Amino acid sequence: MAKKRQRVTLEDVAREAGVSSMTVSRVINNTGRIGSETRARVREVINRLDYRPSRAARALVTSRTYLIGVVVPDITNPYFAEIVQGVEHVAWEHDFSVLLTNTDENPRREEAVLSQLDESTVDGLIVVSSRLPDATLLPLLERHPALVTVNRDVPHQLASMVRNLHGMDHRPVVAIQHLIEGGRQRIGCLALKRSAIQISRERYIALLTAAGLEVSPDWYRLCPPNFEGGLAVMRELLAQCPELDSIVAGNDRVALGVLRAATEAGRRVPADLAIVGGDDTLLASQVTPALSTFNVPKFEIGAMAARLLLRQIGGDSEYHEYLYDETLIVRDSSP
Amino acid sequence: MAKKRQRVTLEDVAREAGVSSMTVSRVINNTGRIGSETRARVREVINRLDYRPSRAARALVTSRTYLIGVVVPDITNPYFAEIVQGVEHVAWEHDFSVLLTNTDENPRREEAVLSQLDESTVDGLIVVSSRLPDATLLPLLERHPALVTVNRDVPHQLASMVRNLHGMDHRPVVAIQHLIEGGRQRIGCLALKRSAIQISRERYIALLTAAGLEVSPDWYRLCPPNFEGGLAVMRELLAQCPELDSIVAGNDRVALGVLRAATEAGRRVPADLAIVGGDDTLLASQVTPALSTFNVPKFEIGAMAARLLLRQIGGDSEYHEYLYDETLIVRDSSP
DNA sequence: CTGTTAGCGCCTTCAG
DNA sequence: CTGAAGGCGCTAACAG
Repeated sequence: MAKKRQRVTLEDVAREAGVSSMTVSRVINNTGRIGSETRARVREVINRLDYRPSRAARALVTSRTYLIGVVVPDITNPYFAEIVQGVEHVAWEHDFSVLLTNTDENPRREEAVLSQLDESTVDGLIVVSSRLPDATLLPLLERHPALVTVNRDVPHQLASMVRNLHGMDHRPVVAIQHLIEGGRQRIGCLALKRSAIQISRERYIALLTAAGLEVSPDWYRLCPPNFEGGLAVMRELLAQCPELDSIVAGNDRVALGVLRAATEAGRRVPADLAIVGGDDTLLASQVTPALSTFNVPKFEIGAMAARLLLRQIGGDSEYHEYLYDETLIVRDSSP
Repeated sequence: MAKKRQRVTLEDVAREAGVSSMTVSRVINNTGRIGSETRARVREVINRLDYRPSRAARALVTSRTYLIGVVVPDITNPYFAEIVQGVEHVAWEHDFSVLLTNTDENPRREEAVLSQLDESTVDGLIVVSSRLPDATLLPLLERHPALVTVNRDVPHQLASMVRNLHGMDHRPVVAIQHLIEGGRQRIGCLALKRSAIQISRERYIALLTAAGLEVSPDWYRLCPPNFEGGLAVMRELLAQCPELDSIVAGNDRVALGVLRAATEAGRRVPADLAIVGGDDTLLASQVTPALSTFNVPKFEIGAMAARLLLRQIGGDSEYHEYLYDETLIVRDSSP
């Protein structure tokens, strides 16, 4: 398994081609005017020697790394994976690479990551669904020269943003309305712990009250944003509040946990219990009964975040935002 | 959104602390002997000035980027996402970051990526389930100083490997045996297009023949490794070969497509058609009927790949490998 | 159109 | 234990 090779440098190419290193540099970067025969000769040598510029050297002098940092809470969740896919796609088109950081839903880790991914490491940063409170997040963001947040409101001076057209709690609000219209009387809510895409207990209570429905603060629970979380919290909720006839889940994986817990408890879905999920993941459509959910343009969210970021990296210091829409998809799990 | 700041350099710190830049360097890298009071003073200045070393400069001189490149065919597939999670986890422990490259199941793109991620970009590379034929893959790999492949046999001189203990076609072979033992008579196979974890048509035919069962070359199909692929290919297969009573699918998402196609066609699973999937994804367990599949230690695969790679980066030029086991999980979709 | 000069910020080497 | 010199590979800014 021994392999090594001396790095071929600009000078090597220059010497071999009988020109100065600047000429080679210009050929590579397609900058400045170069005689076409010189260019051809240099190109030939570059290929022959298999020369490839050193990113480190270039970065040192241009202070451009051509790297985009992406911070996500859980790459294992297809929701985030598709966003990353979108970022990667656009980055690639612009000859940027993606530095992925998965914080494993661990705020400490997110904190560490945000302070380590400085401008000598990446040219810009996309922070997706940060799990940090403003008090810790904002100071960390201040140091980043180019920044885009996804699903997180921060001051416009700090970052461009990709977010829901209708606001952060749009999804749960619409889900609740849908359940109300479907005639559900006792609607529970599993809100995503630490996520910004969430409805507050107060708002939840207010909505149901306004609709003239019964509510209990107990029907609202914070829940880890995954299957296990949904399962555990729902088991508990179902045991303590068996009167519930429907549940708004923060995302699809939580909804799946809810579905499982409901099945275990012998509840028929949707007859005894209606469920609405969150993001339109493959899971949601393939499970039985198929889960009502929201279609979210995940790839496009990632792609737009990357575009906004590249704009900043390119020198545009204005605030920009991309608003996406998400619409309810009604399937078998709800009225 | 205007933000900028002059980079604080080693010299700045040195000047402020009244020492030479070398001393500061040594303090940062914990190298050489330094007087404890000097060290304390330097540390204080570092914190006060919020100094952070330039990765680019460091990389230029040490030719270490502290970056690990990971190439996956589809980050959207939880199977790969969990592997990436494992890589990221271990990388993080060792102060390495992960450069993610998603090739979108596009061999051209994989090719481009492999030739661009050279040693000035990453310290090493983990190639997961390459979709390239040996003829194009091997030459590309030769240039990488530190390399680990996952689920792909390459010459030991080229890379360390993480792979299935029982060989690349272990999964389909076991699945077929399981179906045979379950009394299935006409077993079809959806093999993953371009994947190395696959059984060949010849082997497939040989296995069934050896078991004294009927076979047709037509019952074996290559299939894109995702839900849509499984759905489309299975629709066709079911139309053309309605006699099949069971299917071995290359992975869970394909199996899900198969399940869907079967349902559409009015086939009951497993009564009319048994299905075995591939990797133990959340999907497989939550769908109805729950899919038989194989449990694969995805996180651990990624983690071990990272460990093997770090070993190489650390200078160990021996060949190493990590063999993992995967066992059949029988659920409702098969006998 | 092409070459020269001067660093980018850090670490290696060798002196003290 | 600490410092001075030199250079990693590249490009910006001037020459010509």
